[in-house]
Amino acid sequence: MTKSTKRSDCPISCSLDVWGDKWSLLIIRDLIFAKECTYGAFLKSPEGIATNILSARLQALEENGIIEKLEHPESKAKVLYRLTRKGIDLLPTIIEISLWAEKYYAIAADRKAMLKEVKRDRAGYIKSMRKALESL
Amino acid sequence: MTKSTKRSDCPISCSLDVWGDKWSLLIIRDLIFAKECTYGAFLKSPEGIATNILSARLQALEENGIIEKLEHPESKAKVLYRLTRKGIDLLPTIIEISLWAEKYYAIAADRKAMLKEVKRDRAGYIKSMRKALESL
DNA sequence: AAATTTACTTGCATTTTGCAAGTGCAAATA
DNA sequence: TATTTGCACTTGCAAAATGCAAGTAAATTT
Repeated sequence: MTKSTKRSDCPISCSLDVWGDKWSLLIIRDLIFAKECTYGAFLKSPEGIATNILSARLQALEENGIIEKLEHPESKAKVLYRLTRKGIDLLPTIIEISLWAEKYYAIAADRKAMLKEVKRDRAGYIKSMRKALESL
Repeated sequence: MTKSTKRSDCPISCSLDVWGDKWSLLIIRDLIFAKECTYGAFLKSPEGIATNILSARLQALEENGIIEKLEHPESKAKVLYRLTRKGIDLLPTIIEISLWAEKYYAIAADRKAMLKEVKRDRAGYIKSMRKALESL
């Protein structure tokens, strides 16, 4: 997968061109909610992404400026991934998707807890989450 | 495409299982922002969806309770599609995606105008839009 | 009655995905 | 020091999804 071509100037279409597949947002989710953000950690996520697909998605997300690679502090064999500012800006989208899913599907308890906090103080949650992600 | 199988209990994953492809959200976008919502009208959208894909997506969205079919008031040859309550509830997600895209890409003028209104009074915009969609 | 419009379906080539195995480098172990 | 293990990928191939062109069937228009 390579840097996508724009299908139209519709904001939804532009967005889908960048992360509109079954896997990209799950990687972004892991980068937001998971502790460890390495290749191996992504592979262990419950949805079971294939290793070649993961590789392609990470590359595309990097080319589109959503994520960046970092040296792992503990080991040269590991690579740390993290969200760029542009990637962190997807947090409100991730939240709205989660709120929608919560209304219509059975979802994990820890996510429910997070959404409870969001509903109590949305702006505050986003602000503190953003701060945490930026300081990585 | 048929009713999707759940990959995990993550709300993002559940959502992507239902509308996580390059086309579904564009159909939903048309149902929100376009006047005419017929098969032919979807085909005319600038992104150029293939007719077999459109057919498959409409069927999947209907099976997942996001859209419903209606008789067209003018002609039996036409079918009207509209969003269900569950589909209308995707409006906040559509808005957040649009806000993100506006920040990082060049987007159409009419969508910019809509986002200006959203930024002025988000809750009000959603409320009136929801009302309009429900009365179709 | 014939032509056109609308909503699809079908067939087939191309692209993307999914799975299994393999590669190369770094670090841990014997 | 030699060998194994762990991590981040790449490669090959089968299966599925997508894209394009053509075709079908019912309703409407001419």
